[in-house]
Amino acid sequence: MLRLNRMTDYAILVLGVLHSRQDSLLSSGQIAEAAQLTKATAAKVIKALVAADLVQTQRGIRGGCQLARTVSRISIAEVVEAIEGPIALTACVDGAEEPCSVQQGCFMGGHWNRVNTALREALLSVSLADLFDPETLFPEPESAQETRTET
Amino acid sequence: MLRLNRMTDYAILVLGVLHSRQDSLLSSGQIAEAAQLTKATAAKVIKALVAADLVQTQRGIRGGCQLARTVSRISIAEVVEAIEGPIALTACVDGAEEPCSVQQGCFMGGHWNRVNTALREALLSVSLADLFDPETLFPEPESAQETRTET
DNA sequence: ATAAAAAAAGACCAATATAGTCCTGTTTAT
DNA sequence: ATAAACAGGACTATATTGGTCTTTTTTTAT
Repeated sequence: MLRLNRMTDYAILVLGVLHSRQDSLLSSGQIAEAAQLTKATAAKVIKALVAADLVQTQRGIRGGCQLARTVSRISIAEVVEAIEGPIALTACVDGAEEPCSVQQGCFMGGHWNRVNTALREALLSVSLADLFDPETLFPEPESAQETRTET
Repeated sequence: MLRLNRMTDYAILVLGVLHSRQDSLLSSGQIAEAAQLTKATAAKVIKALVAADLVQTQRGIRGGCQLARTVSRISIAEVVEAIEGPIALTACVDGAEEPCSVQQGCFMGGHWNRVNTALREALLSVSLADLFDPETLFPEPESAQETRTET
Protein backbone atom coordinates (compact mmCIF):
# COMPACT_ATOMS: atom_id res chain seq x y z
CA MET A 1 0.00 0.00 0.00
CA LEU A 2 3.07 2.17 -0.29
CA ARG A 3 2.68 2.74 3.36
CA LEU A 4 5.17 4.03 5.86
CA ASN A 5 6.53 1.52 8.32
CA ARG A 6 5.06 1.73 11.74
CA MET A 7 8.52 2.54 13.00
CA THR A 8 8.59 5.64 10.88
CA ASP A 9 5.30 6.67 12.37
CA TYR A 10 6.82 6.21 15.78
CA ALA A 11 9.82 8.25 14.75
CA ILE A 12 7.64 11.18 13.82
CA LEU A 13 5.83 10.82 17.09
CA VAL A 14 9.08 10.81 19.00
CA LEU A 15 10.30 13.85 17.14
CA GLY A 16 7.02 15.53 18.01
CA VAL A 17 7.60 14.85 21.68
CA LEU A 18 11.11 16.15 21.47
CA HIS A 19 9.88 19.24 19.71
CA SER A 20 7.22 19.94 22.28
CA ARG A 21 9.80 19.96 25.05
CA GLN A 22 12.85 21.37 23.39
CA ASP A 23 14.12 22.96 26.55
CA SER A 24 15.08 19.79 28.39
CA LEU A 25 16.95 16.59 27.76
CA LEU A 26 14.42 13.77 27.71
CA SER A 27 15.28 10.21 28.60
CA SER A 28 13.98 7.43 26.40
CA GLY A 29 11.66 6.50 29.25
CA GLN A 30 10.10 9.93 29.27
CA ILE A 31 9.79 9.93 25.51
CA ALA A 32 8.23 6.50 25.57
CA GLU A 33 5.69 7.65 28.08
CA ALA A 34 4.73 10.72 26.11
CA ALA A 35 4.51 8.82 22.84
CA GLN A 36 2.73 5.88 24.44
CA LEU A 37 5.32 3.37 23.40
CA THR A 38 7.28 0.91 25.45
CA LYS A 39 10.67 2.10 26.46
CA ALA A 40 12.36 -0.62 24.41
CA THR A 41 10.60 0.38 21.23
CA ALA A 42 11.19 4.06 21.81
CA ALA A 43 14.85 3.36 22.39
CA LYS A 44 15.06 1.49 19.12
CA VAL A 45 13.54 4.34 17.21
CA ILE A 46 15.73 6.88 18.94
CA LYS A 47 18.78 4.85 18.05
CA ALA A 48 17.98 5.21 14.38
CA LEU A 49 17.29 8.90 14.72
CA VAL A 50 20.61 9.42 16.44
CA ALA A 51 22.41 7.49 13.73
CA ALA A 52 20.81 9.81 11.18
CA ASP A 53 21.84 12.89 13.14
CA LEU A 54 18.33 14.05 13.71
CA VAL A 55 18.63 13.65 17.44
CA GLN A 56 21.51 14.32 19.79
CA THR A 57 22.07 12.39 22.95
CA GLN A 58 24.02 12.69 26.11
CA ARG A 59 24.99 9.59 27.98
CA GLY A 60 25.23 8.85 31.63
CA ILE A 61 22.88 9.58 34.45
CA ARG A 62 20.90 12.70 33.64
CA GLY A 63 21.58 12.08 30.02
CA GLY A 64 18.88 12.11 27.39
CA CYS A 65 17.87 13.28 23.94
CA GLN A 66 17.11 16.48 22.17
CA LEU A 67 16.52 17.50 18.59
CA ALA A 68 19.67 18.06 16.63
CA ARG A 69 17.89 20.73 14.59
CA THR A 70 14.68 22.63 14.74
CA VAL A 71 11.74 20.84 13.15
CA SER A 72 11.47 23.34 10.35
CA ARG A 73 14.83 22.10 9.16
CA ILE A 74 13.94 18.42 9.21
CA SER A 75 12.12 17.06 6.19
CA ILE A 76 9.88 14.05 6.09
CA ALA A 77 12.31 12.55 3.64
CA GLU A 78 15.06 12.63 6.24
CA VAL A 79 12.92 10.87 8.79
CA VAL A 80 11.87 8.22 6.32
CA GLU A 81 15.44 7.67 5.26
CA ALA A 82 16.58 7.51 8.85
CA ILE A 83 14.27 4.61 9.56
CA GLU A 84 13.72 2.88 6.26
CA GLY A 85 16.87 3.61 4.38
CA PRO A 86 17.13 5.32 1.02
CA ILE A 87 13.93 6.27 -0.75
CA ALA A 88 13.87 4.12 -3.84
CA LEU A 89 10.82 2.49 -5.24
CA THR A 90 12.72 -0.21 -7.03
CA ALA A 91 15.83 -2.22 -6.48
CA CYS A 92 17.29 -1.45 -9.88
CA VAL A 93 18.02 2.20 -9.24
CA ASP A 94 21.11 2.65 -7.19
CA GLY A 95 24.10 0.39 -7.43
CA ALA A 96 22.32 -2.91 -7.16
CA GLU A 97 24.17 -5.98 -8.31
CA GLU A 98 21.80 -7.20 -10.96
CA PRO A 99 20.38 -4.42 -13.09
CA CYS A 100 16.94 -6.01 -12.94
CA SER A 101 15.66 -9.35 -11.77
CA VAL A 102 14.59 -10.02 -15.32
CA GLN A 103 17.23 -10.25 -17.98
CA GLN A 104 16.67 -8.71 -21.41
CA GLY A 105 18.52 -5.61 -20.26
CA CYS A 106 15.94 -3.85 -18.11
CA PHE A 107 13.85 -2.31 -20.84
CA MET A 108 12.99 0.73 -18.83
CA GLY A 109 16.45 2.13 -19.01
CA GLY A 110 16.83 4.04 -15.82
CA HIS A 111 13.56 5.85 -16.12
CA TRP A 112 12.72 4.78 -12.64
CA ASN A 113 15.20 7.35 -11.49
CA ARG A 114 12.83 10.06 -12.59
CA VAL A 115 10.06 8.55 -10.53
CA ASN A 116 12.22 8.12 -7.51
CA THR A 117 13.50 11.63 -7.71
CA ALA A 118 10.01 13.03 -7.99
CA LEU A 119 8.99 11.03 -5.00
CA ARG A 120 11.94 12.03 -2.94
CA GLU A 121 11.40 15.66 -3.72
CA ALA A 122 7.80 15.41 -2.68
CA LEU A 123 8.91 14.17 0.70
CA LEU A 124 11.79 16.59 0.87
CA SER A 125 9.48 19.52 0.41
CA VAL A 126 7.56 18.94 3.60
CA SER A 127 9.21 19.67 6.93
CA LEU A 128 8.20 18.34 10.29
CA ALA A 129 7.14 21.85 11.16
CA ASP A 130 4.69 21.71 8.27
CA LEU A 131 3.43 18.40 9.49
CA PHE A 132 2.94 19.28 13.11
CA ASP A 133 -0.01 21.44 13.73
CA PRO A 134 1.48 24.21 15.88
CA GLU A 135 -1.79 24.60 17.73
CA THR A 136 -2.71 21.13 18.78
CA LEU A 137 0.71 19.81 19.58
CA PHE A 138 1.13 17.64 22.61
CA PRO A 139 -0.90 18.73 25.59
CA GLU A 140 1.14 19.68 28.60
CA PRO A 141 2.78 16.60 29.97
CA GLU A 142 1.64 17.21 33.52
CA SER A 143 -0.79 14.32 33.29
CA ALA A 144 1.57 11.48 34.04
CA GLN A 145 -0.02 8.44 32.57
CA GLU A 146 1.13 4.87 32.40
CA THR A 147 2.83 3.48 29.36
CA ARG A 148 0.76 1.27 27.11
CA THR A 149 -2.28 0.66 29.22
CA GLU A 150 -4.58 -1.79 27.53
CA THR A 151 -7.56 -0.02 26.04
CA MET B 1 12.41 1.25 2.27
CA LEU B 2 9.30 2.69 0.69
CA ARG B 3 9.72 0.09 -1.95
CA LEU B 4 7.28 -1.18 -4.47
CA ASN B 5 5.96 -4.66 -3.91
CA ARG B 6 7.40 -7.27 -6.15
CA MET B 7 3.91 -7.84 -7.49
CA THR B 8 3.82 -4.27 -8.70
CA ASP B 9 7.08 -4.85 -10.47
CA TYR B 10 5.56 -7.87 -12.12
CA ALA B 11 2.54 -5.84 -13.10
CA ILE B 12 4.70 -3.33 -14.91
CA LEU B 13 6.50 -6.17 -16.60
CA VAL B 14 3.22 -7.71 -17.69
CA LEU B 15 1.98 -4.41 -19.01
CA GLY B 16 5.22 -4.10 -20.90
CA VAL B 17 4.64 -7.46 -22.55
CA LEU B 18 1.11 -6.52 -23.44
CA HIS B 19 2.32 -3.26 -24.86
CA SER B 20 4.94 -4.89 -26.98
CA ARG B 21 2.33 -7.11 -28.64
CA GLN B 22 -0.72 -4.96 -28.73
CA ASP B 23 -2.03 -6.55 -31.87
CA SER B 24 -2.98 -9.91 -30.42
CA LEU B 25 -4.80 -11.34 -27.44
CA LEU B 26 -2.25 -12.98 -25.18
CA SER B 27 -3.07 -15.80 -22.83
CA SER B 28 -1.68 -15.69 -19.31
CA GLY B 29 0.61 -18.52 -20.31
CA GLN B 30 2.10 -16.49 -23.12
CA ILE B 31 2.45 -13.48 -20.88
CA ALA B 32 4.09 -15.56 -18.18
CA GLU B 33 6.58 -16.87 -20.65
CA ALA B 34 7.51 -13.46 -21.96
CA ALA B 35 7.79 -11.96 -18.50
CA GLN B 36 9.60 -14.99 -17.12
CA LEU B 37 7.06 -15.68 -14.45
CA THR B 38 5.10 -18.79 -13.67
CA LYS B 39 1.69 -18.90 -15.19
CA ALA B 40 0.05 -18.89 -11.76
CA THR B 41 1.82 -15.76 -10.69
CA ALA B 42 1.17 -14.01 -13.95
CA ALA B 43 -2.50 -14.91 -13.67
CA LYS B 44 -2.64 -13.39 -10.21
CA VAL B 45 -1.14 -10.14 -11.39
CA ILE B 46 -3.39 -10.03 -14.41
CA LYS B 47 -6.41 -10.53 -12.20
CA ALA B 48 -5.58 -7.36 -10.31
CA LEU B 49 -4.93 -5.44 -13.50
CA VAL B 50 -8.27 -6.53 -14.90
CA ALA B 51 -10.04 -5.49 -11.71
CA ALA B 52 -8.45 -2.08 -12.07
CA ASP B 53 -9.53 -1.79 -15.70
CA LEU B 54 -6.03 -1.56 -17.02
CA VAL B 55 -6.36 -4.80 -18.92
CA GLN B 56 -9.26 -6.29 -20.82
CA THR B 57 -9.82 -9.99 -21.14
CA GLN B 58 -11.79 -12.39 -23.19
CA ARG B 59 -12.71 -15.75 -21.80
CA GLY B 60 -12.94 -19.12 -23.40
CA ILE B 61 -10.64 -20.94 -25.73
CA ARG B 62 -8.77 -18.39 -27.82
CA GLY B 63 -9.37 -15.87 -25.10
CA GLY B 64 -6.63 -13.74 -23.59
CA CYS B 65 -5.65 -10.25 -22.49
CA GLN B 66 -4.91 -6.92 -24.03
CA LEU B 67 -4.30 -3.44 -22.71
CA ALA B 68 -7.45 -1.50 -21.95
CA ARG B 69 -5.68 1.71 -22.92
CA THR B 70 -2.48 2.73 -24.57
CA VAL B 71 0.48 2.94 -22.20
CA SER B 72 0.74 6.68 -22.56
CA ARG B 73 -2.60 6.90 -20.81
CA ILE B 74 -1.67 4.67 -17.89
CA SER B 75 0.20 6.28 -15.02
CA ILE B 76 2.46 4.59 -12.56
CA ALA B 77 0.05 5.63 -9.87
CA GLU B 78 -2.71 3.59 -11.46
CA VAL B 79 -0.57 0.50 -11.59
CA VAL B 80 0.52 0.91 -8.01
CA GLU B 81 -3.03 1.41 -6.88
CA ALA B 82 -4.19 -1.57 -8.91
CA ILE B 83 -1.84 -3.86 -7.02
CA GLU B 84 -1.24 -2.25 -3.67
CA GLY B 85 -4.41 -0.32 -3.10
CA PRO B 86 -4.70 3.39 -2.45
CA ILE B 87 -1.52 5.39 -2.21
CA ALA B 88 -1.49 6.61 1.36
CA LEU B 89 1.58 6.81 3.48
CA THR B 90 -0.28 6.59 6.74
CA ALA B 91 -3.35 4.89 8.02
CA CYS B 92 -4.85 8.07 9.43
CA VAL B 93 -5.61 9.69 6.08
CA ASP B 94 -8.68 8.20 4.56
CA GLY B 95 -11.63 7.04 6.58
CA ALA B 96 -9.80 4.87 9.03
CA GLU B 97 -11.62 3.94 12.20
CA GLU B 98 -9.29 5.43 14.74
CA PRO B 99 -7.95 8.81 13.70
CA CYS B 100 -4.50 7.80 14.86
CA SER B 101 -3.13 4.91 16.84
CA VAL B 102 -2.12 7.40 19.47
CA GLN B 103 -4.81 9.35 21.21
CA GLN B 104 -4.35 13.04 22.05
CA GLY B 105 -6.19 14.00 18.90
CA CYS B 106 -3.63 13.33 16.18
CA PHE B 107 -1.60 16.47 16.56
CA MET B 108 -0.72 16.67 12.91
CA GLY B 109 -4.19 17.64 11.88
CA GLY B 110 -4.53 16.17 8.46
CA HIS B 111 -1.26 17.53 7.19
CA TRP B 112 -0.37 14.10 6.01
CA ASN B 113 -2.84 14.67 3.26
CA ARG B 114 -0.51 17.20 1.74
CA VAL B 115 2.28 14.69 1.74
CA ASN B 116 0.15 11.97 0.29
CA THR B 117 -1.16 14.22 -2.41
CA ALA B 118 2.32 15.30 -3.37
CA LEU B 119 3.39 11.71 -3.54
CA ARG B 120 0.43 10.62 -5.56
CA GLU B 121 0.93 13.42 -8.01
CA ALA B 122 4.53 12.46 -8.47
CA LEU B 123 3.44 8.99 -9.47
CA LEU B 124 0.53 10.27 -11.49
CA SER B 125 2.80 12.41 -13.59
CA VAL B 126 4.73 9.49 -15.04
CA SER B 127 3.07 7.25 -17.60
CA LEU B 128 4.07 3.77 -18.54
CA ALA B 129 5.10 5.17 -21.90
CA ASP B 130 7.56 7.40 -20.08
CA LEU B 131 8.85 4.47 -18.16
CA PHE B 132 9.33 2.07 -21.02
CA ASP B 133 12.23 2.82 -23.16
CA PRO B 134 10.70 2.73 -26.63
CA GLU B 135 13.95 1.46 -28.11
CA THR B 136 14.88 -1.44 -25.94
CA LEU B 137 11.45 -2.85 -25.33
CA PHE B 138 11.00 -6.57 -25.41
CA PRO B 139 12.96 -8.32 -28.12
CA GLU B 140 10.90 -10.08 -30.73
CA PRO B 141 9.24 -13.05 -29.11
CA GLU B 142 10.37 -15.52 -31.75
CA SER B 143 12.77 -17.08 -29.29
CA ALA B 144 10.39 -19.41 -27.50
CA GLN B 145 12.04 -20.09 -24.19
CA GLU B 146 10.93 -22.14 -21.25
CA THR B 147 9.27 -20.56 -18.29
CA ARG B 148 11.42 -20.14 -15.20
CA THR B 149 14.38 -22.24 -16.09
CA GLU B 150 16.74 -22.42 -13.20
CA THR B 151 19.74 -20.21 -13.75
C1' DA C 1 -23.44 -31.73 -27.54
C1' DT C 2 -18.92 -32.15 -26.00
C1' DA C 3 -14.25 -31.34 -25.15
C1' DA C 4 -10.63 -28.29 -24.57
C1' DA C 5 -8.65 -23.95 -23.49
C1' DA C 6 -8.94 -20.02 -21.39
C1' DA C 7 -10.16 -16.61 -17.48
C1' DA C 8 -12.27 -15.98 -12.49
C1' DA C 9 -12.21 -16.58 -7.85
C1' DG C 10 -10.53 -17.71 -3.79
C1' DA C 11 -8.22 -20.80 -0.37
C1' DC C 12 -4.03 -21.84 1.37
C1' DC C 13 0.97 -22.56 2.55
C1' DA C 14 5.68 -20.76 2.47
C1' DA C 15 8.94 -17.18 2.61
C1' DT C 16 10.27 -12.87 4.02
C1' DA C 17 10.16 -8.60 6.43
C1' DT C 18 8.82 -6.03 10.34
C1' DA C 19 7.99 -5.19 15.11
C1' DG C 20 9.07 -5.78 19.51
C1' DT C 21 11.94 -7.52 23.45
C1' DC C 22 15.93 -8.45 25.96
C1' DC C 23 20.69 -8.67 27.26
C1' DT C 24 25.24 -6.95 27.90
C1' DG C 25 28.23 -3.19 27.62
C1' DT C 26 29.73 1.85 28.14
C1' DT C 27 29.41 6.48 29.89
C1' DT C 28 28.86 9.91 33.48
C1' DA C 29 27.02 12.66 37.49
C1' DT C 30 26.48 11.99 42.13
C1' DA D 1 31.30 2.92 43.51
C1' DT D 2 26.85 3.11 41.91
C1' DA D 3 22.83 4.14 39.56
C1' DA D 4 20.80 5.96 35.51
C1' DA D 5 21.12 6.73 31.12
C1' DC D 6 22.55 5.61 26.12
C1' DA D 7 24.77 1.93 22.59
C1' DG D 8 24.68 -2.02 20.12
C1' DG D 9 23.25 -6.13 18.78
C1' DA D 10 20.91 -10.72 19.07
C1' DC D 11 16.82 -12.90 19.09
C1' DT D 12 11.74 -14.09 18.78
C1' DA D 13 7.14 -13.40 17.38
C1' DT D 14 4.02 -11.61 14.28
C1' DA D 15 2.33 -9.73 10.04
C1' DT D 16 2.68 -9.19 5.34
C1' DT D 17 3.72 -10.73 0.93
C1' DG D 18 4.62 -14.02 -2.56
C1' DG D 19 3.53 -18.01 -4.77
C1' DT D 20 0.75 -22.27 -5.69
C1' DC D 21 -3.25 -24.92 -6.34
C1' DT D 22 -8.12 -26.18 -6.98
C1' DT D 23 -12.61 -25.40 -8.58
C1' DT D 24 -15.84 -22.90 -11.40
C1' DT D 25 -17.38 -20.38 -15.42
C1' DT D 26 -17.08 -19.08 -20.14
C1' DT D 27 -16.34 -19.78 -24.93
C1' DT D 28 -15.12 -21.81 -29.30
C1' DA D 29 -13.90 -25.65 -32.36
C1' DT D 30 -15.02 -30.04 -33.39
